[in-house]
This record gives sequence, C-alpha cells and structure tokens, in this order.
Amino acid sequence: MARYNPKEIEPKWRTRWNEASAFKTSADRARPKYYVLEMFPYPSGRIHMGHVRNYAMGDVIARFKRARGHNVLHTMGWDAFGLPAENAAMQTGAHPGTWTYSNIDHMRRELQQIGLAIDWSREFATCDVGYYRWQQKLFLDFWNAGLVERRESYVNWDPVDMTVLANEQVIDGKGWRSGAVVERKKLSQWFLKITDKAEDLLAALDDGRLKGWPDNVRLMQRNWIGKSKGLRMKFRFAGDAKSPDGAGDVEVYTTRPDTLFGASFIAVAPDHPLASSFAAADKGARAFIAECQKAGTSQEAIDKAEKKGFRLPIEAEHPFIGGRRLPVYIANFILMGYGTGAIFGCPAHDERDFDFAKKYRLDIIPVVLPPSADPADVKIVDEPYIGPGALYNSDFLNGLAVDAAIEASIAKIEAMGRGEASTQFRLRDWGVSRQRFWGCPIPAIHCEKCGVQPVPEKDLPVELPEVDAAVFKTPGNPLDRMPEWRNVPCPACAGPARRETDTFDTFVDSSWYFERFATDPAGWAKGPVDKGDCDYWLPVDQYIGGIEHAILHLLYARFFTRAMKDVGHVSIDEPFANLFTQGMVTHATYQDAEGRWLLPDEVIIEGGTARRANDGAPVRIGPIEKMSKSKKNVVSPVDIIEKYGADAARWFILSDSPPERDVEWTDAGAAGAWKLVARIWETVEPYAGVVGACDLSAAPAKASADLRRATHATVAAVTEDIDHFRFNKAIARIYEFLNALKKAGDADGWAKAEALSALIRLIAPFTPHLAEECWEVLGGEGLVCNAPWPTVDPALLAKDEVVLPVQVNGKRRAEIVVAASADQKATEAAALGDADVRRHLEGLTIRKVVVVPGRIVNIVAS
RNA sequence: GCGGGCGUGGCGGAACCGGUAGACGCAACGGACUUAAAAUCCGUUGAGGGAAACCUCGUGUGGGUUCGAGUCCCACCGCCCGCACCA
Repeated sequence: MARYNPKEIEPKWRTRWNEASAFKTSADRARPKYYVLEMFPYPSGRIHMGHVRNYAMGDVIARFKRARGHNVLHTMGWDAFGLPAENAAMQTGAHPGTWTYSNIDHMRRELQQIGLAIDWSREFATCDVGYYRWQQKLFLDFWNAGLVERRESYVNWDPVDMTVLANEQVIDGKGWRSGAVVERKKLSQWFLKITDKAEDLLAALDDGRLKGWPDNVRLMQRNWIGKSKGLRMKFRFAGDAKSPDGAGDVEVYTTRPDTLFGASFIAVAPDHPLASSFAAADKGARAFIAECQKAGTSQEAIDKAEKKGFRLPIEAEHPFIGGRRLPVYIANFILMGYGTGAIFGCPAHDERDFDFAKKYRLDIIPVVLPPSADPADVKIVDEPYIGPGALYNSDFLNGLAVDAAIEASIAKIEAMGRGEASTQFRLRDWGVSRQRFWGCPIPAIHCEKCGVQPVPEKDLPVELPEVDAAVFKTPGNPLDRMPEWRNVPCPACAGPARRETDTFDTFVDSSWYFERFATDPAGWAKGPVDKGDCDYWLPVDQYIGGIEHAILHLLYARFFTRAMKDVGHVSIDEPFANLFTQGMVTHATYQDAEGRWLLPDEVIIEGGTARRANDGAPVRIGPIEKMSKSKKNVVSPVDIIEKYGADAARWFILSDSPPERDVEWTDAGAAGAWKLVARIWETVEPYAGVVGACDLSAAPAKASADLRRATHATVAAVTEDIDHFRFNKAIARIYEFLNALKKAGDADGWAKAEALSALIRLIAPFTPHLAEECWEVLGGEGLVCNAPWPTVDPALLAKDEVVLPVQVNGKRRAEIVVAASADQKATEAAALGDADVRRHLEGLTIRKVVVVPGRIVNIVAS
C-alpha cells in the first residue's frame, strides 16, 4: 500500500484544477447564483492561521454550493493601501509599492497552497491604478450627489511624525510610534455624509433586511448609530445680556425635557462657540479650556476625570419660571460633537449633573416622584433618581408620567417658539482624509480664486507619483513636498492651484471591493462596476470575517452601497445578506526564566512541563492567547502544510471548535488531522475502481441496510451541518461514518461503493486534494470538485425498531426495543412487561404512565 | 456604569421543540505487532461503591416549575465581548 504523500498529491491536483479552469466563474445565469466572500487580506507578506481558518470556511461553503448546483462566485484580492508599507519604506528604504506588490506575490503563493476554489482571474489590489481610479470617480459622483463635505475637525496630531493618528494609534495619549504626546489639532478634512443615511442604516438592522446577520453585530451597530429623540431648545441670557460675540442665547439638547423644572445650570463644551467667545478676553476661561484639551482621551482618563466647570459671567433664564436664573458653565464632560454641545443640568435626575451640582453646590430640585413615594419623604442625597415616576414640583406637568411629560414639555416649548423636537445620532460623519502617501489620492484641487474644485473626470486617474524611497525618511506626507506633483492649473480658471495631498482612509478601499469582484474583468476598464453583473451577483450571499470589523468596515460598506445606489451604480442597499463572524486562532504562550517569549518550535513539552529545546532550560507555560508576533505564540501555516499537508491543516482548523468561537491550535490536534487524512486514504485504497465499476443509479442491492442507513443519515446530517456553519459537527459525523464503515466489513460491494462515493464527496469541501486523489482511485467520474453532492433517500433513514429508555419516577431503569410503529398502548405494555422495570416497581402502585412515542417512557409510582 | 453572551469529563466540545448527559476528537491507561522505539491496530476511560448484575451522585451555586430540567423561571457567583461622561 502506497503511503499517502500530500507533498506530491496536493500540488498535482492544484495543477489539474488550473488546467481545467475548474473555478473560473461561470457566465451561466440559469443556475441559482451564490456569492461567498471572505474579508480580503492585507498583504502583510505572510499568511497566518487566522487566514487559513477564514478562507477554509469560505472554501467549504464555496465547494459545497458548487456541488449543490449553484453558480458560485468566489474571489480573492488585496486590501493593499495603508500604513505598514510606509513604515517599511521608512525602515528599509523600499518603495511602498514595491514592498506591497512583492508581498502580494509571496502571499498569493502561500494562499494558493491551501487549495482554495477561487477564481484568480478576478484578483486585484486596491492599490492598482485600475481600481483606485474608479474609486476617485465614485467620490466625484458622491460629491455631485451632495454626499461629500469638507469642513474643519479635530484630529489626533503627532507632532514628531507630523501626521494624523487614528484613535487606536493613540496609546495613553501618546503616538504609538513616536511616543510624543498627541495634540488635538483642527484641520480641514473631507467627510462622507454617512449621517444622511443614519436613519436607514438603523432601520435596516431591524426590518428584516439583515436577518442573516448575528444579533450581536446588529446590536453593536445599533449602539454605534445611537439614535435618541429629544428636544433642542434655546435658553435666553438673563437681562438681555450678550456673549462677547453677540449671542443672546444658547441652544441645548436634551432627551429629558420633562425635567426642565429641575434645571439648575447650563453647561457648554470647552470647544463650544460660547466658550471660545468668552475665552478670547478671559485668561481664566482660556486656561480652563486648555486644561480640558490636554486631558487624555483614553477611556481610563475619562473614567477617572473629575467633573469640572468654569463659571461664565452670564446667566440664563428659565423658560417657564420667571425670575429663576441658571448659572452658565464651561464643563469638561460636555461633548461638542453630540447634540448642540450644550445642556441644561438637572442634578436630581442625572448622574453627571448630580456630580457636578454637588461639587459646585448647585440646587438639586427633584421633579420625578418614584412610584408610590410620598413627596414629603423624597430626598436626593447620595444619588440621583433615574427611574420612572410622576412629575411634581413642575407646574403644568404635575401628575404626568415621564413619557407624557416629555411630550407635553416639547409641545409647550414648540408653542413658545423656543425650540423643537429633534432626533440625534451618535454616529458622526465619516472623516476620510489621511495625511498619507500610500493611499488613493482624493481627486480635488485647491484654487485660491475658485476654492476647492473636483478634478475633472477626463483627468482621472490622479495617480500617485513615482518617488524615491528616500522621501519616507522625512516625517510627514511626501506628497506635500512634491511641487511638481502638487502644483497644477485650476480646472476652472486655469490659474495656479494645488492638488489635495490627503489620501483616502483605507476603509474607503474596502467599501466597494465586493462589487468590483462581481464585475466581469472584461468590464473593469469601463467603470467602477458593471450594474448588470452586480444585479446578478449581489448581494453577497455569505460574508465571512472577523468580529473586529463588526462596526466600522461593515457600516462603511453598508453606507457606500447606499451611496452607489443613489448615483446609479448598483440597485441594492444592503451588500451582505448573511454574515458570519469567525473566532480567533489561539495558542499557548511560552516564556523562559528571563521572561522572553519563545516560539512553540523552541519548546519541548513532556508530561505537562516544558523545557527549552536547545538547552533544556525550564519554560513557563502561559495562558492561551490569540496568536501574535509579540508573544511569539505563532505557528506558521506554511510549516504545517509542509509537515502535514494543506488538507490536514484545513481539517483540523475546522474540526475542533464551533466556527464562531476561538480555536486553540495544538500540535496534537494537527497530528490527529493528519492521521485522519491517512486513514481515509487507507480506507479507500483497497477499493480501487469500485465506484467506477458499480452502477450506483441502478437498483440497489437489498442487503446491508445498516451501512446504507449510515450512509444516507450521514449525508443528511453533514448537509444540514454545513448549511448551518457547524463544521465541527459535520466533521464529527464523518468520523462516525468512518467508524461505521470499518465495522461494516461484510456489507455487500454495492453498498460499500455507495458509501465510499458519498464519503469522498462529503469530505471534498474540507480536504479537496485528498478527495480528488481518492475519487480518481475509486474510478469516480471527472473531478470530484465538479461532482454533484450526494442525495439522501429518506426511506432509508427509517428504522424498523427503536430502543426506548424506560424511567421509573424519572430515573432511567431499563431499555426496551419496540417496533418503530408501536402506538402508546403497545409501548406501555412493553415497558410494563420488562423484567428490570418490574423489579423497580415491586411494592409500588403505578399512578401514571407517560409515553412519548419514539422518545421515552416514564412510569410514576409510589 | 450600560448592553450582550457564556459556565457540561483531564482538554476542545455534542445533546433537535424539556425526553437515555458526555456524540466525535484529543490526551491518558491497558493490550497486540516490534530486538526496541515510532507509526498502526484492538480495548478502557465522568466520580464513588460493588466480584458481578447493578446502585448512588453528577452539567458554576441556591431555590422553583414539571411525570421528567444541561435545556424553562427567580436569585447569586465567575468568565468573555462591545460601548462608555452621547445629555
């Protein structure tokens, strides 16, 4: 018997698939379509186990759907712009483009070793001019449609690297690379108006359009969008006073207008215009605002920060109570980005306002009476009251419940012309400007005379200039230092002007790549996407990726698709019909006595203790964590493929844990998967030719009912499990089937041929190379990747007899065998006639017999 | 703090709609083969008791509903994830 050798067999089948163009997307639109997509990778240069898991899952689905008769779209590309390429340029002097494309080449070779059923003819990288030029076109379309805005906004500015940092690049208030204290800086930025779509992005989460999404992701998006209903209203300054810049009032936003009678102060954000207006002539205010801006933006800093305010020399009038004047503060806990950047404080019924009022000894006036409380007893001492109740101390609102009081006060304020009902969102517009070289240039030109002008479509693409890698040694965006690229004539007046040097956030690149994949490459030069192709393929039927993209990427892509619909490129608004978020790949960590992390390869484990491989020094086994370079708890997929083959790697990574949970990579598990591969081969090899020699469509032999039942039951279960993303269970069923097959040594040849033929097609999505080799040996027709999925004969699943447990007083005491068709009476009689049951009933009186046909019998006796 | 999820053998996990808890895999142990080891194959494996047939206990803890609870309800404990001064 020839030992199975994946090193020879796996490349052989990949070559055959290529020669047969087996996975080229078919133009056949008669078959039902199925678009399976995994989040495309950043081309770091090497694949990791997370990729293997992600793409193995998608590949199982893709191969399964092909076998089930679907026209499948399954593609691969590269999310290729972004910071790491510039960092590499800084460190190694390689041009970001050179570095990126060489990584892509390397990573493609590694990915292809996994044996994915992918149509590589649709591959592209987002840094291809052929891709990003159409992104520029989309941006211009959005601009025309009013979905683009340019305005000032605060950014995290790293003064050493001279660049803007994303929030996650700010660690404890310092730049992640330079370590410099990050400043808040106001810059003109480009925004996509995602808030225009907030209402629909929210509505779709609940109206069934995203019923194929996990609840937790929908919930996270709902919270992120953060809709609230309330009131916007103006507080006039008392005594006709004005702020230094002439404002006579301040507009606040509240979701609790019912508590207006409990208002005891007004607070505005440090960057509110009113604050700036006073700060211009007030050193104290200036100092206070500066202090607020310095405070860390980290969660911890916010958590610990004490509420502080700066009293402005002005007071506001209460809208309902003549003569009540409210002090006005600048307060560090008010956010300019939400509502109007100003609030009225009601300390009795809001924790933050309560803290603030305590500190500054402001009035605490209760206005909501808890249910069945006596107004005389109610005192707000240690904490505010947030719960429901009826209004009191509140004039025309007295006696109303909170909800009714909210409505009543909004109506009153509206009638007074002092404000109006208003819906607010937490979601902000999407700032897409990045002061970076390695990204898609934003197609705009700044002219001193004409202002900001779009680049005319005929001048697209705005290509990134060829640069010497040395430019990356200087901090900042090289595009700013390239007058020959930057200086261009104004498209409107032909006068001197300069290009926009910001490039797009890379989330823009990944917001429409799936629509590009759906477009036949023959149409790639004609437009961003082909609408007809998109109408056929979209939405993506199954999207698979990490939970870390639950909010940003998925929300941006949902917005982008709506925007593309607005300007006529696609017809859908939800791009992903079904979403699956897979868990991480983890591994134990190892540290030596000095605390240095060790690679799993450097460690030998025996009997629960670990030693260093080269010198036997003791090693501490640490917790199981997500594989990461920093902790060195990584296993290279390429090494595993070298050792066990891609099929074993695919099998193991799908077998151990449910796909949505984390999976722990262990060498024992990988070795176990390899054993399975070898075992299937050894099971199949003695039967060379039987499938080809046997007419499986002919009348089946009568014998071997047990094996046939096992075959058909396994096919039914595995089909169901794959359909529901339960790969671990599908694999368990296949193991059971193998065990059954082994025990069926005396089954007849026809039934065995049927069993083997089914087995190979069931494993084909998981271990495609092994399946092809087995299929060929068995004499199956063509490639197994083109073979139809095995069918189930439901008649074979039924059993003549069933084994039923019998309980006495809820405890299992015996098993009886009855005909599957036995009715309640017959089953009860069989149970009561059983010797073990009788023994347990001795001396007892039967009170009741519960018979659940096909399930259980329970005899209640006392 | 708010929101969501999860607690089952030595480990990963299974258990449809409340119906034989622990499928399947890993590890461990015993045996076969071998000069030996590896690989492979056969068997055992929730805990306790018993020579055995069997019996008792057992799904984080404490209650409850039910003929019957891992599954449903209440309270508590622990862990994980998301958001976090959003007015």
